[in-house]
Amino acid sequence: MTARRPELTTNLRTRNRLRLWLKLLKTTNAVADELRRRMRSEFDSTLPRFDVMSALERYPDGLKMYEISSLLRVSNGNVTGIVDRLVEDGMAARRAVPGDRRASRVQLTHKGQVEFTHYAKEHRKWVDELLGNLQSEEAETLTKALDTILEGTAE
Amino acid sequence: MTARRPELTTNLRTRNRLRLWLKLLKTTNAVADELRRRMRSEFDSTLPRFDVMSALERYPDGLKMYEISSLLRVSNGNVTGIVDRLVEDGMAARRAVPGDRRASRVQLTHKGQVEFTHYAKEHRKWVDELLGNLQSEEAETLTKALDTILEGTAE
DNA sequence: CGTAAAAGCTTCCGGCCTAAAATATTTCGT
DNA sequence: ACGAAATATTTTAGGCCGGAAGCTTTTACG
Repeated sequence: MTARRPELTTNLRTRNRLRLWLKLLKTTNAVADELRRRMRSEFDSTLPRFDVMSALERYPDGLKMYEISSLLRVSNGNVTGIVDRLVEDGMAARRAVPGDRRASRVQLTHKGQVEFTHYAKEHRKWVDELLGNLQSEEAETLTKALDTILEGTAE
Repeated sequence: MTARRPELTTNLRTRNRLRLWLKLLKTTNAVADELRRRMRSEFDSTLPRFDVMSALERYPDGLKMYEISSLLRVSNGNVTGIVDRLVEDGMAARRAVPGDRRASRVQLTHKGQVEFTHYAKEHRKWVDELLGNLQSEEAETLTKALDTILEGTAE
């Protein structure tokens, strides 16, 4: 008579998952927005620029355009624009790839390395501050939960 | 002699926080990207449009432009463009506000309501699927951790 | 009143982003 | 060697986004 129908249970979980997703989005955006604001006001730069410079810094021999876009999971055309601006500002340089006239290898210039080191130090501090409330145990479970979600999206 | 220096502990935590942040960003982006892709291919629409329609749906009497932008935490100019396109497509309408010729009240049209109901149903399914790996206990701790972070960003 | 400040909105600029088309070069199969 | 397919990249079109400037209307205040 008053038996609990399985659909009701399912609906409840579904609603909670939606709420959880909205909270996940809200939290990530809140942190990212603050980082973006600081990156802009302190360094007159942006997060995407920072991400590209970060990738280049990890590969001192340089990266091809498609390597950058696959590392950062953004489109090719997008990378073209970001690298263009980095080159304009003397942060990066495109070098010819011997034996392949289609490709170029992007490297951080000396100036780019110096600037990135500076940005990275502050960025790390900001993240540390913004996630500062988290206890290590909470961080642990958060990491696990995120990994679980990531698996579900096929990485 | 082998006493543990506090700085080492601090550095370790800092590095972990950075890693955690990168994972948080990666996970959220993975889910959001998939939602965006589906919203586009299935409905030829976008997440920002969906967000605005969602806000309008919750307020049947309509919302002023600045109310939308403060609810969604996006800039005024941004909302103008999104609403323009919704109006073009017959999903929303701007109505004059009696007694204030500066403002307008944006409302979902009948078509907009019907479409949104449809989008929302699918959106909910997608989220349910993408976060489907999560057990309710994991979801619980994830929610708590996100709240902790949110508090640290002053909401 | 009459004007200064505030409010509501749009416009503009520069940057970010994807998907798709276009271009150039290289590789592969025959 | 040669044409087709694959690869590397840029370009284009359309939309999202913030910050700042600008416009109109309303409110506040002397």
